[in-house]
Amino acid sequence: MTDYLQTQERILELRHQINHHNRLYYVLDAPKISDEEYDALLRELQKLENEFPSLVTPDSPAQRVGAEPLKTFGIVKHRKPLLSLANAFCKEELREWHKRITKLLPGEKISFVCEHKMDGLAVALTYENGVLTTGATRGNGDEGENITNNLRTIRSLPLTALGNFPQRFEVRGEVFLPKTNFDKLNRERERDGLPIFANPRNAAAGSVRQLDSKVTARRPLDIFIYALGWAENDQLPDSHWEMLEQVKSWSLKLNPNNRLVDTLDAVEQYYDEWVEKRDNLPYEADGIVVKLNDLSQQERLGAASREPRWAIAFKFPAHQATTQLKDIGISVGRTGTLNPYAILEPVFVGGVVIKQASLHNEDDIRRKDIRIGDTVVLQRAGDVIPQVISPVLEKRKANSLVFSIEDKLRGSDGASHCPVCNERIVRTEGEAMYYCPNAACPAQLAEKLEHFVSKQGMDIRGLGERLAVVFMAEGLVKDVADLYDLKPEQLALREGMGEKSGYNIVVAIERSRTRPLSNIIFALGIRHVGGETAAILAREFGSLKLLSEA
DNA sequence: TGGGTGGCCTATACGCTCAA
DNA sequence: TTGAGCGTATAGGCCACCCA
Repeated sequence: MTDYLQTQERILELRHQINHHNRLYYVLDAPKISDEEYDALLRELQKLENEFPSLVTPDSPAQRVGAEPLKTFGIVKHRKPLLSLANAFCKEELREWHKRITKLLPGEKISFVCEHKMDGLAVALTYENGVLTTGATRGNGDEGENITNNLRTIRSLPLTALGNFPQRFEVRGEVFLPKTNFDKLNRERERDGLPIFANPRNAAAGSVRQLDSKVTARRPLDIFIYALGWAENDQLPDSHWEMLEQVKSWSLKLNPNNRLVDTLDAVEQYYDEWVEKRDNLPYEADGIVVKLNDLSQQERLGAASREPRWAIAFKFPAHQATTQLKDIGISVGRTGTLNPYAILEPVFVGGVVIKQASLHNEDDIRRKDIRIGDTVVLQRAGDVIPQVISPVLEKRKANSLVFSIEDKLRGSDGASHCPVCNERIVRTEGEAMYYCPNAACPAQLAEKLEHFVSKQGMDIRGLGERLAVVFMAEGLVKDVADLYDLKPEQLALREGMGEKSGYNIVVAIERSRTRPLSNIIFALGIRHVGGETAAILAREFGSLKLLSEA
């Protein structure tokens, strides 16, 4: 028993020391012992906990990587939704936002908290009686995935809060991979013959979605807390800034570059300062976040849709590159809209290789005077969506081609036709988009069906290995076969089936988000679609005929 | 009544992990 | 090896509503 009590005492002491040095190293960036000394403390604790499993507690620093790999992530319902933020892309838009909120708070004094908009992964962390109990992804804002085991491996995230904390509270933060850690990780992966990560954000996102937290533990992630989600049994402070100070006093890590300011000019100054220095930051940031400091003012302004009125993200200018516009393709959307997209000479922008980009509509192409063959300026809007900004006129070649949807789709009869079903396209006066009016157009059907299935929340696995639903349209056999380069025997098989069952064509569609067109295939046999699924589809797709069995 | 605004929907891109 | 699922995000269009 004496042994047991002595061990218990030693374990408590070791945990205290390790937590203290963790905080010095990972949060305050001021280590006081060497890595070897730290490892020795941790090894001793692990050894004692192995010998005395009854003394193990979930908040022990030795248990950061103790969990068994999961089969799947559980769902966590957020007690308060995690909202997204409205964006400003220029100072004018920031001033508009300022004008709106001052109008809603007439005569009131306002101040702002400026923070960096981290390029990482938003998470919500719940502490009960000071112990980290749940960590979840943002998900759809209402519910996210339970990634507690993975978040526990982040060294700068305390498993136990310090100081005078509420009985239960939730903080929100951004998990990210610091640039130097990202480079080091990629060097190691290269050395080990593993594929390297494209950019820190995706590497961080992938890391926290590991089923085995031991893998996550090898990814040197970091976290900044940026808000208190909610708290129980406690008096909340009056301002966001004080709230951050409070969270900091519980030993949670904040971004040291946060700043409290009193005027819009000071907000703009903060922005200008960090636009200048963004490349020198130890982490990726894609802008700043400006929040109204007073919590009662925040409360009164509330939220519009999924965005609080009291905060805005002011984005840094996107990273740009130039490349060749090889061609303009046209895709057909669910509602029949014909959407032009740029086919580009692959180019590396902001951490990824861009090959295509949406061009939205013909008017937009005209407005920007973008021509096939041009050298174009490309950026990733919000550092995500590829976007063609403008042509580089000095580099325009004499043979560059002005694009027109009608010309592109013009057939031998002089009229313009849908690239998928060959129906004549239409454009309503005053509207930006051209349409394929054929409700039975295979491309529309594919999109429509996918949309329907996802909206219904149907279990598409029940329909076969993939989304594979059999339905029929008329008079499209040849066009569809030509379009998808089908072999004659495959076509014959389908025609045969169609004739036999009284329909002209039998199509099974397999959808893939990564390779949509190349994977729209025609089934060699009819898939079974039965029971309620068949009934729902028959009802929703009444204009089509559904074959429910082979 | 017309312009402005907000909300919602649709459409787009790509990376990573996991499972089959 | 492939595709699903999840993650990140913005632009454009349309419609309803509000206010001058």
